[in-house]
Amino acid sequence: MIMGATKTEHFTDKQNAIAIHAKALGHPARVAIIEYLMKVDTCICGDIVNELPLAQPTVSQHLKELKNAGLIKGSIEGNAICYCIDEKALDKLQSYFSNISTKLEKKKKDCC
Amino acid sequence: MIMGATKTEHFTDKQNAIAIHAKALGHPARVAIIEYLMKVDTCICGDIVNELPLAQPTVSQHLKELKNAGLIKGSIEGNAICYCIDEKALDKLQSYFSNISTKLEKKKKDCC
DNA sequence: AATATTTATCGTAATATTGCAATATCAATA
DNA sequence: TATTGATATTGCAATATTACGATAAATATT
Repeated sequence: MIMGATKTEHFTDKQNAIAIHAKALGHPARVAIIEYLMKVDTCICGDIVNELPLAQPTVSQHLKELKNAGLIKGSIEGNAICYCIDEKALDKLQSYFSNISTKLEKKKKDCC
Repeated sequence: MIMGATKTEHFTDKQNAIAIHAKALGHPARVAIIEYLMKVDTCICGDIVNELPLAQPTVSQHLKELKNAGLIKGSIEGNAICYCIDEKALDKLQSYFSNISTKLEKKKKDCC
């Protein structure tokens, strides 16, 4: 048996997809990157590194993870790279949590 | 320097809070637990273990992490434990992502 | 072509997470 | 009080993540 690895095969695709997106936001640096991309009004080419209190290779790694998880997109723009939020992915998260909140509202459980 | 540990002190409390919540949902088993607590109409006392394809200690550990992150609450109910979703925490996630989606809607950026 | 700038990758060290068997705990019940 | 049932904790093995120095790669600029 392979120990230490997540048993993704036992869960639904949707559950795995949400987990992948959530996991990508499970580090404050990556939350900060998303918020920075929100704050500036356009896609950003360069200067993400200077915004974060981490070394360049570390930032590069976090950007890679956000990209792998599908939360951001990157395209080469001269000798810099242009990063953008992937709207679809964040909309998915939004609708997932809106759905949950709506359902919770209706239930009004009070046993805990 | 301590290597390998997340540098939380460099980020805002809000960023860390979102990251903690997101991280808790960064595993499909924990997504499945939340969804199960949503599906059944009341708080659940017992039988979460039987719902998941994981051993009892593993499930217990995942429940502990969800509890530490503030996503669920647990109260002792006889010799079982009654678990509930913490509505406030999930509402926070909902409003966080709704806010992002609203802002993205307004921007209509098209450079990537 | 040489240099500067920007981002990615490699290598490495350290911590964190995942999973489960074995065991402990703790309340209910026989 | 001994046993049962439910959950938690411990201990351990393995994988994953975090962080960064050194280095590579690729484009711009001089």
